[in-house]
Amino acid sequence: MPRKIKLEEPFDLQKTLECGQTFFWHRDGEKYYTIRNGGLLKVWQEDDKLFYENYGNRIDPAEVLRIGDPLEEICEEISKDNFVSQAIQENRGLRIINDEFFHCLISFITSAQMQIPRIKEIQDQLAERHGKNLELEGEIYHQFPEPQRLSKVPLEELKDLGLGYRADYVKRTSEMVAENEIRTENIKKMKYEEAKQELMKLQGVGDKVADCVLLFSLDFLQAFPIDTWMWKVIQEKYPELNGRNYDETSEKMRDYFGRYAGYAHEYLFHYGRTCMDFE
DNA sequence: CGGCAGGGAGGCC
DNA sequence: GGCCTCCCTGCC
Repeated sequence: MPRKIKLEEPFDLQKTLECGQTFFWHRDGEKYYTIRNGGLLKVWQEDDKLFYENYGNRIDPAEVLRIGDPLEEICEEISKDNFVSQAIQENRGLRIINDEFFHCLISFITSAQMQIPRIKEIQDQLAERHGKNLELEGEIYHQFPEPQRLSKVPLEELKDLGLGYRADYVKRTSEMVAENEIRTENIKKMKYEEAKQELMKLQGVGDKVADCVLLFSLDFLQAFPIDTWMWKVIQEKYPELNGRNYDETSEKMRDYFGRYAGYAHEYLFHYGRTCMDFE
């Protein structure tokens, strides 16, 4: 029997899951599902009602989908100018979600110079080959591999999956996480700058990937990742905030938008990709 | 088909 | 620190 959550604030499930910032949700008709920590979560939306089914270990949809984030208040706070206000209006209900840390990390390491469909495909392949099998409702689902297991996959196999030069990063980062050089519970307690430095110790994690992982899996809502799309948006719409390098620009964006700068990023990113005509 | 795509590392200065 | 080149692969 599906359970129901009455949505008190704007929420657009499709936009949120298909915005291109999360790589382990699957679509099945009107429903979306994900697998983590020994559980399967299915969700679907009808107007202001969110339905869900949970099999295996419990996954809290409110936590995963950040339904508790006070979106009205957040949007009000980040509406610093007409452009971002427009982006918010066009994408009402778009939210940031809370991905599982290790999977999020590996996805964004994989994402360097890659298209979204291929990133998803590689994640799925890794899960199929090396993830735990979950048999639920008569179907087999594959969980994303544990760090320990992923660190043991031969380099050649990773390369053959299409990871190319990123295969090294995936393997070494998996080793580092498996050896507990990174503990998410510790990172969550750190200040933003410190947490970012901690993540950047990992192989294949630079400024952009670190900001993505902080924002999409570690609750740092002030993180403002800058990819090539965002550089274009900044150059065109926020030239006065364009600094000399990544660090400086990203800091200016955080100062400008405030503690929920990550949400501003989400709206600008989506708006830039779908509505802006560069050149 | 050549060039390029939703970055990062490593070398050089 | 800033700048440059290379990295693999699929796709247009």
